[in-house]
Amino acid sequence: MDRRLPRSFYLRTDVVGIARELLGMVLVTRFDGAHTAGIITETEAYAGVGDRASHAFGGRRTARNAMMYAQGGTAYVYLCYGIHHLFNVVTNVRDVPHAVLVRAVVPVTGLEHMRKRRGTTSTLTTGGPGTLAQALGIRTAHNGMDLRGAEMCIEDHGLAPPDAAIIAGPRVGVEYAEVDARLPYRFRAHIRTPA
DNA sequence: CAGCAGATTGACT
DNA sequence: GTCAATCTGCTGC
Repeated sequence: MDRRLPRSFYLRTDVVGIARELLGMVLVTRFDGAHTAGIITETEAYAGVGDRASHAFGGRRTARNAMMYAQGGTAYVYLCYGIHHLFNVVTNVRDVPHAVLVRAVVPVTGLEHMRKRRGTTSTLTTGGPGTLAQALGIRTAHNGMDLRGAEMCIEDHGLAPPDAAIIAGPRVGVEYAEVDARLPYRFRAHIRTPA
């Protein structure tokens, strides 16, 4: 059966609620013949033109962030510090630049592919926004990809954590965003690795 | 056009 | 705890 989240999930206006609901969802990529997937355990919401922490604050629109203005269900991938690829889920309708940054996943499928992509280290780390993108093979070439497609999608496997297991807190690395930096737009959940 | 800081990570002191 | 790696966009000369 098709577990992919429907377009309607991404088109909603409540980006903070979507960030919370993405916890427990399964991020799947099928790049270069490698099927890899991980359970989303940490997200951050970026709430459009009024959010000082967002690349789209004040309606800013550049070659890099253009995909934030695409319709919900589109991937927004950009390079941070010139090194790390960060993966975001675009939400809301076209021209409303809402997005959710996926900050951490628990690997469930294709661990050997992930290890290979991450290099020679023995332990497989996917607990940061840059490392999870690398493990899943996500690169800037995937910017603008449709999350309803075959190569990349988010599925509902019924793993949503109970409310009590979700921790909301301030976002990371956005101190410059002043009052917006303190908004509880970051969500974390401890999810057991399936046996 | 030079300089700087940023939604980061991992190696090293 | 500190620092380098190195791309993008903004500021200021």
